[in-house]
Amino acid sequence: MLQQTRVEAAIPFYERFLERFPSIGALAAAPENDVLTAWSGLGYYSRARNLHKAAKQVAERGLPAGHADVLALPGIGAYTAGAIASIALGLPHAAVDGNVMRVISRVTGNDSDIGSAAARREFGKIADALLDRARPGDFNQAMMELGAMVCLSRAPVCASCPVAKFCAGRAAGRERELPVKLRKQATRDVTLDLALVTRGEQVFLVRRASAERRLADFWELPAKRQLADSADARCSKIGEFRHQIVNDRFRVILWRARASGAERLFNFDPAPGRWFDSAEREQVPLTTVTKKALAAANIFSASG
DNA sequence: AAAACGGGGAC
DNA sequence: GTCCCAGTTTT
Repeated sequence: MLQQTRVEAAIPFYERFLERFPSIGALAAAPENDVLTAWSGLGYYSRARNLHKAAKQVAERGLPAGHADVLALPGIGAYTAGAIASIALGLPHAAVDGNVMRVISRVTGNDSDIGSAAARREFGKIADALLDRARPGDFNQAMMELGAMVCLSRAPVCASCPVAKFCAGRAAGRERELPVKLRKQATRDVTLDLALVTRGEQVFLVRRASAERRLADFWELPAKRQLADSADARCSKIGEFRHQIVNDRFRVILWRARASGAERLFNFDPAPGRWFDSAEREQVPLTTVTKKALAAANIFSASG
């Protein structure tokens, strides 16, 4: 959960997740739908799918005993393998996360682009050389903590840094310029027109295909263009909001579609969706856009 | 090697 | 707005 996600953001999900899946066996035995539902809202859903796969492997083959076994599990890369090997197994492997990259970049005055694979390899070697091999877990956590509490990204607190006198970046007065990160993501603006189709307390949701690259198998509001022409013609806009994902900046426009009699509402047939009441909506993975839209619809209807 | 992946908090 | 978070996988 902590991969590319702030600790504070992950904690409530972590607590609910462990309540729902209290053991590796429980997680391994659960359907993927339930795992995704518990993860819904936290993002980077490949983490949930990979964790689920890893739990199945561990349930089948037993816990990993060495660094290579840990690294071989799905969803576990260089950083997480190092963290598990050092903290859980006491093995001498560095754990280089974003915090540690920043600390090493500054302490050594290294201005390699930390977005490059070469720099990651380079920093990994430096971290392995610095590692306290007698207490690798404590060392790694100390490095991460230094980055999280003192060697801050925008405003490092060098005055209270225990290694300030060894810091080449500080000596050069370049601590704020490091680490160097060249890659910039270009964001696109996308408008999303979504249809809120209700039947009593129920809402019609469609399921994203399993082959979708993003948010596969998640449920969401249908797009307005999926409405049949007659239903589309009677849509009324009920609100809009913004939602940013990795490279897309969505402007979401929410439309209420009205049915008249028994006419068909959608262009698709058979419908790749179904009606959900509020209890059923808690049992499937919903996209955050959909959660926001449903919340917004309640607000708009309550206020007007 | 670069792009994709979700979302939110800090500034 | 921009940056980036206890990164990994896919292209």
